[in-house]
Amino acid sequence: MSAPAAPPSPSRRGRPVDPEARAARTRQILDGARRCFLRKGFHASSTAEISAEAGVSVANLYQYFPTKDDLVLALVEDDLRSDLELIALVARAPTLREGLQAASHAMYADAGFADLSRLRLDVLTEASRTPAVTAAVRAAEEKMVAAIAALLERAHANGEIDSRIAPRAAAALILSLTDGLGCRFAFHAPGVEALSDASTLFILRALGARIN
Amino acid sequence: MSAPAAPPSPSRRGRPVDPEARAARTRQILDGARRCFLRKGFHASSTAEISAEAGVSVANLYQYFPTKDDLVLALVEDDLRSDLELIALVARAPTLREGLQAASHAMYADAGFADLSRLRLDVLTEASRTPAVTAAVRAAEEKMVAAIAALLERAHANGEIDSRIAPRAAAALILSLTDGLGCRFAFHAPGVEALSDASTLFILRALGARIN
Amino acid sequence: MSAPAAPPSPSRRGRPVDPEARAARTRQILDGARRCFLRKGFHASSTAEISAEAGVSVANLYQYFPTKDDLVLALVEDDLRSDLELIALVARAPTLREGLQAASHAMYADAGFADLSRLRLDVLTEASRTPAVTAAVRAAEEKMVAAIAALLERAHANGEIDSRIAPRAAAALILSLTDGLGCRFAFHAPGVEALSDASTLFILRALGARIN
Amino acid sequence: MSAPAAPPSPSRRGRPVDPEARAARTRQILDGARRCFLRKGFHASSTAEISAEAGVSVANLYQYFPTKDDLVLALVEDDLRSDLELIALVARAPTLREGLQAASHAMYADAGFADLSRLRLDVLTEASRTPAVTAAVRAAEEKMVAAIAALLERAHANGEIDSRIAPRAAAALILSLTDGLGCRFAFHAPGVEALSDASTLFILRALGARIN
DNA sequence: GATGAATGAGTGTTCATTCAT
DNA sequence: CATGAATGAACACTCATTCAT
Repeated sequence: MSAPAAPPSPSRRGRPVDPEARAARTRQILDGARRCFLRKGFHASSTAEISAEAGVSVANLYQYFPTKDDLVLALVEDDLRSDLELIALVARAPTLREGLQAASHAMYADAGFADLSRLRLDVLTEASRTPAVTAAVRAAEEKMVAAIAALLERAHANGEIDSRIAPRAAAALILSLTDGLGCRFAFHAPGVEALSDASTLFILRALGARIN
Repeated sequence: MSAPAAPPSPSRRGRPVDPEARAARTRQILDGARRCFLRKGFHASSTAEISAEAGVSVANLYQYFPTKDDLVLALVEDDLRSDLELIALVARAPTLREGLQAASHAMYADAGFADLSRLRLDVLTEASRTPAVTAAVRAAEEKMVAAIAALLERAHANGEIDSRIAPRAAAALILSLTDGLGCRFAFHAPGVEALSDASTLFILRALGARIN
Repeated sequence: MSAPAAPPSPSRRGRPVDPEARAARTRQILDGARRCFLRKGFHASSTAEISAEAGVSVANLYQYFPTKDDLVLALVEDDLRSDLELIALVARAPTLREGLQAASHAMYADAGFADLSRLRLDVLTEASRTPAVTAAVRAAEEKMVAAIAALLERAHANGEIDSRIAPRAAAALILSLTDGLGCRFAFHAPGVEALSDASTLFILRALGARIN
Repeated sequence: MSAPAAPPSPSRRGRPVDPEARAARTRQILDGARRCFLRKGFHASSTAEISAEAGVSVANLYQYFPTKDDLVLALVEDDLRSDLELIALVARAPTLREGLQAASHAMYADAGFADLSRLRLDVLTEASRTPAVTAAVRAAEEKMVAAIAALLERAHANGEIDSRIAPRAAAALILSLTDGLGCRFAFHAPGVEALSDASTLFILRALGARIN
């Protein structure tokens, strides 16, 4: 049987997809969205403003993110990535204490930390009502908790801390403290800048680390 | 300074204002607003829904609160009042430890705590962009910090805690931790219920209390 | 017991409703909508155009008609009213034949009949997919059928027609013929004007009326 | 004149066009469009949905039909073809009466007749505003009228009917009745199923056929 | 004081269509 | 030819707020 000349695979017809261009556009849009959300917040940023800021047409934005909420979802994953990097920074330090201090400085010394906190507030608020965002934030939280808990277990094995609190609980509490501090940065609570060092100490003492 | 628009000076002619009736209406509207915000959040609650929930006409609402944001302002002051009562509860306990545990149970055992946290998130988000709300939240924060710091100083005088952290800083950190936990309640972080007890312990150890 | 002075009935507080003004506005909007739909059709008429044509703001339109479809619903009822008047005209004629001829002339001689038919087509198309409109059109149809069937029964009693077709079926068929003719007016079928007289004859013969 | 854009003249250089492949694609797209229009109507069917249903890219669709309206045009001609076949069926019957009854059963017994009528309504509505569609529908109407008129003339010659109505007028009225019945199927008029038989009788009596 | 009526300025999202590969 | 990418122009509907009674 002579096989009829098959077309060169039907999925190869037409214009091929360029994954790099797609990724670049995605990033471009996401950066625009982030700038808008930082500046005006989630609800105050219209899709028109976002796409203008990103240098894209509104309709094009919708081809990459079918919903305004999907922008938030993507930002959550973005931020998770950089947050995990911060934890990796802590892990690379010789002691937990030094690691925490380094991370603390990296975070709170950042001039844009108040902005980031505002964005985090927007995300959390959205997460508190929109199921899709809830799920994304929960998943991110889970990974953060796991990463920090691993750190604490290592420190415990090293005899660095004497935590009678379970590692995962401690991790969640550290994250809580960080978020709470972020809230205070977000509304410029009086004297909030002084808290960054105090918070590291607070955490270490709570973990039973030897301080002096 | 913030909430209900002051009625015209009573020395004027015309129908004399009835301050009690005015206060009652204010309460009525505020309660409706709170229910709406709890249920749907700040941005998703229209003034129409709020006034319907309160059993008032929209125009009437505007005679008591000239702006939607003014509702938030008033709620902030409401909540400050009940939060200060919670601190008074701690103060009445024989030891700081027992006080904190009582407060913790009072807060987290409340079935509606997740809702309250969502509302708090809404308020903080609004505070992060709207100057008037920023001011109100900052003022409330100031009072909360002062009240808790006083508690800590007393506990220190009693030898109950050995805090090397300044009382005001410690107070701010305790509040931060509470807000951060609220965030986790708001998006139903996995295992968040287990954190309520752990958080009290966390705080006490950070303060250098003897846990036994 | 001295009854406390009751307020003058709570429903009487505030600005009283003016039913006439409301009815006038409703008419004003409906007329604007009709003109728009006649000119451009239902889907091509935006709510902005409709309200502009009616001399009302868009938001105001939505206070009277909560949905664009509700405009259609109201138009259906409007048209039902005038259609029933046309049937009443037939009923007032001495014989069915004269009545039908009068009605036929009144309809088809109207210069705007093609426009009306276009509108009718829009309504029917909408009725074919939108449940609310379906229901309205069906209800109107039911009333039209009943009215015409009554006419036919009277004519039968008078010995004017010898219909072996049940009155309601005959009524529905007459309406069908009318709608079908309307379609042809709508797209200006070649020679459609000549059909108006022929259709009356067609109907009368189908009903078994003595013609010559 | 209407449907698929003519391929570039075959005498040109470059890849030679394959008329069969082109015709197949045209069919494929048209079938998808028909299914979409049947299911959701003309305005509610986006070109994206249509091309997805047809299994083609949107851009490809536009290479065969330069406008969404052109799809309607092509469908009109498709339907004309099958309608003429139905008339041929009538012509093959020994008597007009039997032919009409056969056709009537073929039409109304079809379970999808309501859907077809909805589609017809869409087409007529579009024809009432879009010149190109107007022309197509008028041309189709002309052919239908001619075909039916021929039938009636033959029946008249056979002494089967005694129509004092001109054949073309009678033909147009028969088509009108059919369209009007279709409208009623489209919105599921109460009791519409019973009308199919009654309509044949109605027509025959109007044409002066002896019913016995 | 309290209400019904009114509105300008948006809101997120969709669509028919074109262009580049 | 066939496809993916891009877009301008709309669209139905909403909202916080003001005005008149």
